[in-house]
Amino acid sequence: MDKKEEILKTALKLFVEFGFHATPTSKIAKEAGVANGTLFHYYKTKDELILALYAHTKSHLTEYMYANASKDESLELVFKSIYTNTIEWAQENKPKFYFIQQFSTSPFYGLISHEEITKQAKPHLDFLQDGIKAAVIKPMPVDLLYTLINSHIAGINQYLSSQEFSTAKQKKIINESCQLLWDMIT
Amino acid sequence: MDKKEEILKTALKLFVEFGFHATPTSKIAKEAGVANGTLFHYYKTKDELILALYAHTKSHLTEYMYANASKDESLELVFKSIYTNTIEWAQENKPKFYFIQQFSTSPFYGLISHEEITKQAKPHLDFLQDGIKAAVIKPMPVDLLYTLINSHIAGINQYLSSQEFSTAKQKKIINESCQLLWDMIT
DNA sequence: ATATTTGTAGACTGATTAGTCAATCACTGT
DNA sequence: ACAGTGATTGACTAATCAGTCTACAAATAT
Repeated sequence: MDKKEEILKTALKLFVEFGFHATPTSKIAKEAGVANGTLFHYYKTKDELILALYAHTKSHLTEYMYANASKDESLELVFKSIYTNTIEWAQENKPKFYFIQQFSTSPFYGLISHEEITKQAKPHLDFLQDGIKAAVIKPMPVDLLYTLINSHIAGINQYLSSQEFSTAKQKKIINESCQLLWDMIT
Repeated sequence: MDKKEEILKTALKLFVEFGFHATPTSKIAKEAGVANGTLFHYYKTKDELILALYAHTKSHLTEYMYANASKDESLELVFKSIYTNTIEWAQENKPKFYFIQQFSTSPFYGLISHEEITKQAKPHLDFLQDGIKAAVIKPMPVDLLYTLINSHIAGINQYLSSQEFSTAKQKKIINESCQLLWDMIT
């Protein structure tokens, strides 16, 4: 496998287990099966590695969110598809999702430009704006809506991770909580 | 001021700004105006300091949550009082709230015993259980309810912190979002 | 008054860490 | 063949850090 990717993969695993600063670059390199210098060949500093890992992981999630959500469907169906996709991704990629949360509530988050953040949120905000314009979603600040939805998803994910549910039970929880959220914002 | 408290206060400030491991104990001691050895006199290890700070901060929040929520009121009023108190506390103690979140999404959280966590959540879970028994709150797992409420609060807090709102506007947002949440769970 | 504990100080240490560097290696196009 | 370019290595370093240790001061008990 590509060494650059291997480094990211290993860094993710170790960061999630031990935290950013408690994970030495030497350990990442060793466990990734590359030399110390190789890591710094691809990422000039440790911070750069962390930031790259965040960008990589986040885009991986975003990509998955909008998978098979055709624009023809009703707003409600698209919403539910995105919601379901997101939670499914989070469940199937627990370390990645955990990493995103860990990163977002760390001082590293401040290193990301405001521009980058708004750019990332743009498509979601637009989608919600459409919903309001179509008089489907309650008229309220899209920022607020977005934050509310995000934290709702984080909550459900935490709940699903706290216990072992059967796939069927899990699906049921996701559907019901999605309905709860949808009713709240419409 | 008490040196022990001064250490906690300074540690909070620095942890929030730089993160746990990027904050040396020597810096904490220096900025708190105590000697290096004094810090280790009160807290045997850095981990112990971090854990103590979390416990201290968390209990500070819990105390505030249930302030002036007399048991005579209706379930709905008590709920709204707790909700409002929590967000008000978070807004007035942003670093503390941020620290709790930072801690909860860090590997340090794993150092807290399962026992301690359930003990902390017990009163809230009981409150919700009462609401279900009284057929006021929808019958669903209290764990799920609790997580949903917590993340909702985290979301609103994040939104309030993202912009500068007037006190009136802020109050309005809190009330409306509380109503949204209450409608969702009843 | 004296003994004992507790608080405070800050120099010190052994271990660890991010990042460097000079040297090879593997591959490309000419 | 060969020159050039980027990938890869791992020993090395300068700095930093958590925690220790000894000494002294202040308070408390006897």
